[in-house]
Amino acid sequence: MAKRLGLQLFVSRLSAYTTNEHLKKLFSRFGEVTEARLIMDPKTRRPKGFGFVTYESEVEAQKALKAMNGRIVDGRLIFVEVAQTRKPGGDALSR
DNA sequence: GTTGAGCGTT
Repeated sequence: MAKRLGLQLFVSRLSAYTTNEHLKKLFSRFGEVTEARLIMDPKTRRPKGFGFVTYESEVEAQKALKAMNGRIVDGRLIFVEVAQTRKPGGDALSR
């Protein structure tokens, strides 16, 4: 019954030089990151400054959330929350 | 080389 839910994390206020693999590295230390996605704007050639991290375990995801939320990454303070749109995943904590 | 609020492209 131990099904991997795969909770998605919403990371924002990232520095302009933080990459997807850097983000995955940072969050990989708290748990297994299935997917690390940084949103970029193809029009301005500039990252939107936020991204999403998918964990195999929702428990590790929440640990990483509290561990990385309000933390300094790449010299910038970032915010971490549970993802809301695109795909369901925050229901484990909501319900 | 920027920043700020913010929930994304197959």
